[in-house]
Amino acid sequence: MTTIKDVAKQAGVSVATVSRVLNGNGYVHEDTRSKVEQSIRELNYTPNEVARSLYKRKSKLIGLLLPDIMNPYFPQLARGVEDEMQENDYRLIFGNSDEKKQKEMEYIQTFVQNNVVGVISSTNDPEADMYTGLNIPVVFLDRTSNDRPSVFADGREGGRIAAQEMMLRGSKEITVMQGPADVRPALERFEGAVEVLEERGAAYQVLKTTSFSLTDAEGFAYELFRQYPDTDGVIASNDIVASAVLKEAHRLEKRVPEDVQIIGFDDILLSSLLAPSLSTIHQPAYEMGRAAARLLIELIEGQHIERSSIEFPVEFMERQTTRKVES
Amino acid sequence: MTTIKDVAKQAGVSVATVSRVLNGNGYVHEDTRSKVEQSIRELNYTPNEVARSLYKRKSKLIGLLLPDIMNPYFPQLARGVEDEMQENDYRLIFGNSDEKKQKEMEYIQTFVQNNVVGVISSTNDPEADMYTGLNIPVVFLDRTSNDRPSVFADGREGGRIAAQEMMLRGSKEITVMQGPADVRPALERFEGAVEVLEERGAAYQVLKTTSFSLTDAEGFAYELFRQYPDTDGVIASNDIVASAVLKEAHRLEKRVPEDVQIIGFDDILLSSLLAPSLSTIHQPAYEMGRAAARLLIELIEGQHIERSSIEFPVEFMERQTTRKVES
DNA sequence: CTTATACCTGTAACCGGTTACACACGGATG
DNA sequence: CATCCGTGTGTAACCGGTTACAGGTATAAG
Repeated sequence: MTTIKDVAKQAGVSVATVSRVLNGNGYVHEDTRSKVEQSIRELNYTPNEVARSLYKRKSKLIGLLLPDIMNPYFPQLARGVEDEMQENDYRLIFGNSDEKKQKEMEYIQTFVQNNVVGVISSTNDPEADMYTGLNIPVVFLDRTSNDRPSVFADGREGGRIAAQEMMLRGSKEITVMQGPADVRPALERFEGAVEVLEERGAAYQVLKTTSFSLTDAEGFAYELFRQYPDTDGVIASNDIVASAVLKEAHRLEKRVPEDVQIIGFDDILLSSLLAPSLSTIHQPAYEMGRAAARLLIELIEGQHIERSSIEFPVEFMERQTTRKVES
Repeated sequence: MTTIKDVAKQAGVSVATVSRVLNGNGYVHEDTRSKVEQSIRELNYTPNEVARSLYKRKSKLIGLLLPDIMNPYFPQLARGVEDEMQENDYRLIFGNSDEKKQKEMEYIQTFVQNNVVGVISSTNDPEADMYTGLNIPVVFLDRTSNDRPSVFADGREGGRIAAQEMMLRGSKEITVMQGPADVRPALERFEGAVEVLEERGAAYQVLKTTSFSLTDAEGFAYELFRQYPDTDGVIASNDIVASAVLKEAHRLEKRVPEDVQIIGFDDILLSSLLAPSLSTIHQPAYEMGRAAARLLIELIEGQHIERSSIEFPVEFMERQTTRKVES
């Protein structure tokens, strides 16, 4: 590897001068500057970020922690974060937490050990010591925190909308699927839906689920129609689960949306491709990722922060698993 | 941040001794060891990986470069890589290349600047200088390279199988969609399919496509049935494109698989959830990711390497977009 | 009793950058 | 002519670890 010393020798100057050229600070004579730049080009030199990071005690690295990149919702967040970071010359150290505290801690620790300058995390416990004790900025993505920077969608409102649309379109026996209890956004959606149902005195049932994986989802879908064969409206905890419900409804030869309406959550790629296509609550995941990255960069670079919590609105995507509303 | 000096002072020894305890090498008296370990615990000390990396000229970081994490195929690869790396105490610096040489180069450069000890890349040009000039191990994932370590699925055979199954199930006017010409696996699938079609003297047409994104795919699907309204079998370049074709077929009120059969490629989550579910060529993406990570680790740790190229078999997943074959 | 050897520990150089500080030079100012 | 200041450059300390090397002690071997 070529080092700053090689460049200095080649250009006939000291390492300090090369460093000044590199960073564009201090005085450097124009002729010297060109000589150094030429040597840099000739030797194809790029500075070692590790050495820089050690002295300055900060790197150009960001830690990104998501529950599971295989869940189709998260790649959109990840890509939003990556694009924004890439454009601002930051790089990502990436890890999957599986919503497990242990893995989360391990990652946070190695983030710190590698001098990351900021962290973006989807955690269910923003108040955990591993976060409150960090002395670098953290942005919580897809998760709410009262007093710490976060970027999230209005899950409660999403749940409310889902329930309203369900009732508006004529479902009388609604089943609300409650996602994993320890996953915050899942809980909020659920609460939002139940709120509306209670307010209006509607009949509804709850089916608790414990995971978002497809194989598990198929089991929940089976269970749903076994326990509540007469349900005519299902508010699913996300689009994966909704897909499984749709598939099971087909298997039972129920007509969708005539016999049973289904509303999902997230609006992943899959949703628009299903037949019938899935009505769902859209979250602007890619934009949320970008926003989280922008916010983190502002925090890192110490600019004035307007709002340190950004809530994105959600939107009902009317597709084919809900009935048309007569106008 | 607490440093090794703080620990040394607290334990009343030199930094060298602390280092020895940390790394478990050299002689350390049992009593000293416990004292040091106690101080480490009390101060909640973890060594700075950046300093380590600088001296040893190697880190515990791996560079992972994928075309686009939003394409549903890649998260599976990524997760496979991540799981295997995580279990072996390596961390990932992750980037999306969008199949663009420029972005690829930028990432490779910052990988090097950060002292990564290995790289896993899905590139279309493994022979590019940026790879051949690297003096750290590189494993090419989902891409073939003759003489360099790589992990990939048998795309050509996949294409052959698709064509065979298509014909076996009675399609007479097959349309083969050719993926982006510069994406190697897409090309191989295409070539495999055409090979079989030629061998058997079957009638077929080719539709060239230039991207894998869903919006573009919908355009290609439209174009396909406009140009070849009589086609009764479509071999799509991947499952996303296949989904778009399926949707368009529905729109045109063609029956699937009676009027037109469709075979995709990849076997992403989506495929089994569509209605009718999508027949496709399965690639074991998650396992491929793990295998690439394992291979890279072996390369890094200098163990004996049995095979430096690993080809995974593909498999026809018979679902509902192909007709049953009479037995 | 001398010497070899295993065990234990500390000092200091080193990794590749950044930057505080010292110094030198030349023109402007009084 | 003395002083000051802007410009330009080099020396060396520093970041937080690792490790070569030296040196000291205790025990075993000759």
